[in-house]
Amino acid sequence: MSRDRGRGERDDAGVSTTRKTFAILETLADADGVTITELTRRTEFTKSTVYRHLTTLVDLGYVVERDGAYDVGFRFLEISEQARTRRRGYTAAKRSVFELGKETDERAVFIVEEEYEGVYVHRYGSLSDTMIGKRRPLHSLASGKVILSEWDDDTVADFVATAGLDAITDNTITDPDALAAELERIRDRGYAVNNEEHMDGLRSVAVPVYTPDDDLLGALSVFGPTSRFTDEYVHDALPNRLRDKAGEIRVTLAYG
Amino acid sequence: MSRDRGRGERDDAGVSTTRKTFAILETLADADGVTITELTRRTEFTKSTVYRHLTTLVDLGYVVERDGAYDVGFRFLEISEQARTRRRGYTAAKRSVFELGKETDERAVFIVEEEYEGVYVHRYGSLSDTMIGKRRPLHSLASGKVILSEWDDDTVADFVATAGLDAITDNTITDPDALAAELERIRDRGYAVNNEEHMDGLRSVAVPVYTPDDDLLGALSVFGPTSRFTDEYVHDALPNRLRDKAGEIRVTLAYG
DNA sequence: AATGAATGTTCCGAATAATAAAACAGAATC
DNA sequence: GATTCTGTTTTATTATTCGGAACATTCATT
Repeated sequence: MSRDRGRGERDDAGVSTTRKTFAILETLADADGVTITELTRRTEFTKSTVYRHLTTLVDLGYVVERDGAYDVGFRFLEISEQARTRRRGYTAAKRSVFELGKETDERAVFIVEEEYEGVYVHRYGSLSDTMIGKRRPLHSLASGKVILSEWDDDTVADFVATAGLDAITDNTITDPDALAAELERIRDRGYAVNNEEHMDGLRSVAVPVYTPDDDLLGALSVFGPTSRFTDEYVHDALPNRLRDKAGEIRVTLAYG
Repeated sequence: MSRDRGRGERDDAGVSTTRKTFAILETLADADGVTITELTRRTEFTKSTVYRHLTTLVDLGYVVERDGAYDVGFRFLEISEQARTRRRGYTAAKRSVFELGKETDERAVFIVEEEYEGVYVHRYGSLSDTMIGKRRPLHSLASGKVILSEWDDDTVADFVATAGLDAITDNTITDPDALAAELERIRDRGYAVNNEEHMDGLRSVAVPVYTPDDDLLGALSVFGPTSRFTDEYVHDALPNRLRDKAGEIRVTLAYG
């Protein structure tokens, strides 16, 4: 079901040393404040290899060392912020997410598509569980479905073929025809609803965000527990609020 | 005056292939939507080298390709967010910066020290000019001086020795004794003021942010044009507001 | 259509640089 | 004070990166 050739699977192509560096880096990012020997244990490399790569990364400033423990540093923030501000609308969305979250007192997110995945770019919510930067299957998210609903049939078909429609929960849409029907419904309504398709007990609503030239920028979404997210709330109150905020972003881009 | 051995200068040590990868990556981040030949022009490498490195990065998902043009992707957001949430207080500060900015209608930032530099971690303000991830000399920032004022004399001396006190504007403190006096004043007052020491026409105020265990987390700061940032505003109204917000972060960490 | 000038991609031998393993140093633990 | 962890350095061997050139492809121009 999943795409034949995933990320990093063509381990023959390109620069294998670079692959090692990033493998070490990713392991380091997962762990927290880890030592060289611990990193060696968690990777498939020898100690001297890990040592040398880590030394290089520290010298470059991407990894920081604090009393023997290593951590990914803020240098990556410089690069990731570049991606985050590639389009002016992304920055505008940041504020909208925050206001939306504060006003509704719900968790709010702004999601963008990259490589057929939904990426959390901005978020308002609890202190823990930041989600930012995390990537999720488009078809299991309200925001993801909103984005899919903007694509033509061929692109959606290609998405289904390469990314697949894996079941995340019992409610996840796994049938291409059912997906097509759902996308049509979203186009009609102007908003998408997620009914525990990504996580049990979680519902969400999402609307598309457009630029002044009517290009799709991403999706704005609010989510919460089924207990609070009643049909009335999800289909009445929230869509309008979300549409307002999406509209504000558009206006900000045009005149602000 | 600057430190003898800067970032990436020991180009003999470690993995030189990794250095190449990041050199290409940084060039790519600076440029926007750039082609392989253009990248070749901007770096000191041959086309086939750039090609191979870029192919690897695309395969790993760190670089994305859109109709011939390459860009840094959101995959870095995953890593940088790791750094940004290393301490719970960083996340708490995010909300405070936003609220502070909204309430005062000024630009607000949360700054943290890394490798003797001030790193902008959170920010509220204009759409363009995000600053996030950018690194600045500590002694030229109100927030930087606040952080320095928390260190003991030996550490400050080491900072001065390695990072130096370069003049950024005419007002920048470049004398170690003057710095020591200023830090003492900050410790007395509980807040720091920046009087066009980092940029002409810009004043700012900053306070330290502590954890419930009284560890220094970073600095909270507000900045704006000299015209609006009068002595009264800078020394009366703002310090109290900032202290309140810093206190809120502490309380959030303790009980929230 | 045909030409030309870009670009992106592949191939290859030569040279370099990464590697593993082991030895060393230093710290912490008991 | 011995032992067992770490982190660091060294070395010969091996594997990989590298640059250059050749090839393929796209695009613009006529």
